[in-house]
Amino acid sequence: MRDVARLTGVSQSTVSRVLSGAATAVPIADDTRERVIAAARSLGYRPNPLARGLRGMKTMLLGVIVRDITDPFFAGAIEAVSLEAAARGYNVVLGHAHGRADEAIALWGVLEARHCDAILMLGDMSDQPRLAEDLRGSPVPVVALWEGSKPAGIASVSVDNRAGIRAVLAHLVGLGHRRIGFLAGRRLGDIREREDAYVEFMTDGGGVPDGYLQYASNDPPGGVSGLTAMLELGDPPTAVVASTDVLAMGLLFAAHGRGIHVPEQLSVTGFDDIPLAEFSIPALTTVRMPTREMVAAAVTMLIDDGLDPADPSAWPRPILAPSLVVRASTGPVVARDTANA
Amino acid sequence: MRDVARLTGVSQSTVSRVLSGAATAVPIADDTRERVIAAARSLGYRPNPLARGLRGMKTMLLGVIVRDITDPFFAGAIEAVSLEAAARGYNVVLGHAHGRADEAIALWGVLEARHCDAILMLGDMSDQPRLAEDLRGSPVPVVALWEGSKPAGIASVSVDNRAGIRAVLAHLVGLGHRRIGFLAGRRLGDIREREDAYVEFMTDGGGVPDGYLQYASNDPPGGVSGLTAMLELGDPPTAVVASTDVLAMGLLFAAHGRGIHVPEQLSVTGFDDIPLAEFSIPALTTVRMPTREMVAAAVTMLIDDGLDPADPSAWPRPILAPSLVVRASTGPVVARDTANA
DNA sequence: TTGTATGCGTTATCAC
DNA sequence: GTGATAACGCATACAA
Repeated sequence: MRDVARLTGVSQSTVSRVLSGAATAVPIADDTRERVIAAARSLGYRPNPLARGLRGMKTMLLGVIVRDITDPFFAGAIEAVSLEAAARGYNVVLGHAHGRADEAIALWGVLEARHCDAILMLGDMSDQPRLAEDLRGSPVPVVALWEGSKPAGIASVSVDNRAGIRAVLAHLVGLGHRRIGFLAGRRLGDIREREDAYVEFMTDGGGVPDGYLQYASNDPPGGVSGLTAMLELGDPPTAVVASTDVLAMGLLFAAHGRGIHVPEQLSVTGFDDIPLAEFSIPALTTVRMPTREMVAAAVTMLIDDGLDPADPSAWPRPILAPSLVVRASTGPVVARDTANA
Repeated sequence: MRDVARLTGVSQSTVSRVLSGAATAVPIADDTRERVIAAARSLGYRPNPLARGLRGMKTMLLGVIVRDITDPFFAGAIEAVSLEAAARGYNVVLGHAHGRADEAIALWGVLEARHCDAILMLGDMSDQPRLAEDLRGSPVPVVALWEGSKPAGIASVSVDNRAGIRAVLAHLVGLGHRRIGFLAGRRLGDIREREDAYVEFMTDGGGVPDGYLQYASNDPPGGVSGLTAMLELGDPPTAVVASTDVLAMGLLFAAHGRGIHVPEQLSVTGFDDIPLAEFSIPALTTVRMPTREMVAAAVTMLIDDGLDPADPSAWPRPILAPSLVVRASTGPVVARDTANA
């Protein structure tokens, strides 16, 4: 910048004023501006974000804390975040909590110390109490995505998990299913809400039969073990709702391994609509997550609108609607002997 | 830091010397050091990375340029990078090129301007000539992962794609297959090398039959269209080698949709061994990528060893070996009429 | 309309 | 052993 000033014959502050963009408090002569810009270009000047940040300005960094990048759903979400951020000239700093509680806490510290202009949390971190605590009173705005339950201490963008599960269950009931099992993950965030929605629905219909609600790790192996557990039941379900697509993938795999035909003998559904859901065998009936819309909403809140740290009650907490996607993994219930034939 | 100095009763420089870690040029009284540390802790002092970076020190930022985060393979790679980086106190800044040529170029500029201490490129970006050009003479060390061809102008860590493909082909030949097709992606990086390896292998055996080498986008839909194209052949292959697991997923899906049994009527293989490969239907025979080892090697080169920018010829370019994983998607070739029965 | 001077938080180079 | 001071690159309050 000093070089630009020398080359143009003006002072360094003038260069700064011209180059810092539109928001010039004081007017600047047009020819000066042009000369500065030309010089800057010829010198290949690029502002130093570190210095900008030091000076108390924006760092144009968006911190993202995610539980598990390997989860195809979150991978897609990160892509969406990256796109939205880039559209605003922001870069994404990745914080990877990979499941460990203390990690996420440290992460927040790191991200905040890096003076991220904003922090986005992907997934529920409520099993890490200190994190939530640190978040309050944070000078940098934080938005939680797919946090599930909303403890009202933080801004968030959520999906209507209950509506999604209800749509799935209604679809199955419409196909004639009465014995519907649910494969849940840890009672955290979205997954927990989905489980609760299932329980509510079943309670209205007489309660959850023993063993119809199973827990597993949120990955394909979890789906395998979940199906195994349900098949050990005396009166196994004719349909299994998985709280997640990756879980459903495991379900399909396990069913195939046991010679159970989907959907003739067993209907399977997922949640999220990850890219591969369309190409599972058979193609998975699932609930489509409005990922891009949700991410866009979150980034807009974070960067464009700017949450007022002083007034948490004013923070928006939009809840978006998911939509049912019917594919080939669900079908009408078939009489048992026919199915087994 | 000023507060710490005041509280301790020493000067700010002393505080800096104590807190900047081990590399103290001059000795410091033990009690002073302890008092400073205690004060810093009680005040909750945390160094400001921006100021550190400004002062010309390390910024502890590792830039990662990736083509497509949605690709499950790269998602896993990013996780590995994140882990390795975290182990060294580094944060990951994500640069997402999402396919567009100009994007990746801009990305490099951004990452460099951000004073990343090092940059990691995931996947081949050689279709973006300006990027490669900018990379030379870059003050910050760059390592390319899965770049495939090695133009010797950049440090890299690669996998032996030829060995992987040869292992797959030998496996298929051992099962009796002679009519083996190959589904390739764009002629870029690893995928290109795999294709070349296939062509070489087939050339030794009499050449690639017409239509046995097909191209498609590197995703499940690509696999679907690839299979369609091959089945239109008068004498379709009995086995198809996909250059990628996601492609193989599409292949399996398309085969199922057409009522073709895998592996009885058609053997299918992939490459990468993404987490879901083990749970495809049937479980995918593929080539396991030594992702963690490769990432560890790259990060070690980048951060621990530190490449000498002055001497590109001295840059290491290790090539790691993949390994064949035989699962259920490959089987012995079956007489055509039997298979069709 | 433009130039001068100051400070952001740190580390490094000098003196003492 | 430790303290004062300059500098990193930039934005702004103030002076001209």
